[in-house]
Amino acid sequence: MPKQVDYGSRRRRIAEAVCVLADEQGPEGVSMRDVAARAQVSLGAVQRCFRTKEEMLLFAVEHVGERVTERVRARIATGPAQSAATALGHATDEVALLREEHRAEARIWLAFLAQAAVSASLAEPLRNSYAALQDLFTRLITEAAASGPGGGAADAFADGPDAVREARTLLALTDGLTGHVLIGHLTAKEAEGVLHAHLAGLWARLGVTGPQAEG
Amino acid sequence: MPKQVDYGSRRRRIAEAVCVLADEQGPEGVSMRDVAARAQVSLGAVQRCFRTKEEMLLFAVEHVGERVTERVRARIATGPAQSAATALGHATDEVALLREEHRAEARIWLAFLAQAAVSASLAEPLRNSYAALQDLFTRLITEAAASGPGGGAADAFADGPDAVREARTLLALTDGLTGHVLIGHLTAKEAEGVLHAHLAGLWARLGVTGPQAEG
DNA sequence: ACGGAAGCGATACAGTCGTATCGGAACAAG
DNA sequence: CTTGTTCCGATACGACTGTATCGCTTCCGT
Repeated sequence: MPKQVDYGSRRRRIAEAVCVLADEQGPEGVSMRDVAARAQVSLGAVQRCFRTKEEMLLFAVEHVGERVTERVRARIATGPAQSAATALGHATDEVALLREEHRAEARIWLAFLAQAAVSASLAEPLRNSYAALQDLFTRLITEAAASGPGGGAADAFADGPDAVREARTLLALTDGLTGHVLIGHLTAKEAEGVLHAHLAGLWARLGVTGPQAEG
Repeated sequence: MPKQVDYGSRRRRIAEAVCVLADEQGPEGVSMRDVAARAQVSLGAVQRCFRTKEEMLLFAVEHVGERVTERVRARIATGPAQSAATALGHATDEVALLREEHRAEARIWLAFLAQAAVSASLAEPLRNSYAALQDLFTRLITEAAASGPGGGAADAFADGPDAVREARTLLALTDGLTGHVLIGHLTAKEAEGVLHAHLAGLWARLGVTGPQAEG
């Protein structure tokens, strides 16, 4: 058996390069040559990792999706003592990608979202990411509802369609806000204000007090 | 004085062609030649209308923005007898572009949105459209609040920052929902459910009864 | 140590892109 | 009718694009 290389790490490195370039010029504007140069490998190496450009983009979008959802999961896992309400606040902050250092990730996400609207194969990994986030939000919401005053609101909210709908609302809202920040219609601060106001309304509807100073 | 042609109508016709193609392949995937063929003019004619491709795309996005906002305005103007709450419901339905016949417009919008995130010149007309819609929403919300039971909630809501924030929430929510429908994460019906539930919550917060059966 | 499979990077190839150019057709004014 | 200006569409051009190919090197298994 001849030479062997670690394809996994190379693919990941190339995916990073794709993201950097997609952030700068949009996803369709990235060329195999630019990717190769940015990843500091030869064009042939990229071709050996991915048979075609679409395959490369597909891997990249999965890569980003995993990274985001993983970061969200990590964020809400920092301290099991926190309330579900606080966790949800952190999670939405993370998903909205409002912090400056994640602006690039947001652009990439939006770029792939637009691309996915016309390319069915790209849409699937995005759907998976959204489904994972929606499930996460749903779980946090039902948890928060149950931890209300005596779990009073739990009867009306326990995992019913309402929790799912609230999760969908939250997810769509964060996505929309991210886009509006990206094109400069809103500032990050304004978007944050909108998001937190919506969360406050959600706490009220759930009958919980919302996140206290706890972390 | 030599030959003269109606540039305005030609530009508009070309913009339509751009939209059709952007709907099918994304905005960066449209070539001048394809546009010319679709608009049934020669490549030279397109070049004479728009000095450069970016200029063409810019005109097209302005065209779409005007068309959407105009349709929203027309929708809420059909019957001055209706309540502001009903009008807002219609407006959001229109903006969300959930109906099948507007799916193409939604794809175009999303495509340009993504493009605008990396091209400052494209971002400006989009910002203008969003600003117009946000103003419209804000006005409808304050109106609805004022028309509450004795205008009671008007004190706490009259054109304050709350109305603006609610308008921003609504706008971001519709945009996000549109995207989620486009990639198949939600069905149009689910998105509509989310949107209407959010509106119902808004009515409750405003202290108005919401849209009755009134046309 | 040596054969051969796997990886390498340069180059070739066929398209497509946006843009520039150009000779001629069309048409108003004199 | 002639002149002058504007429009027309075809073609040219150079710069990319994604993908295929091809010697050459590298290194594992026997």
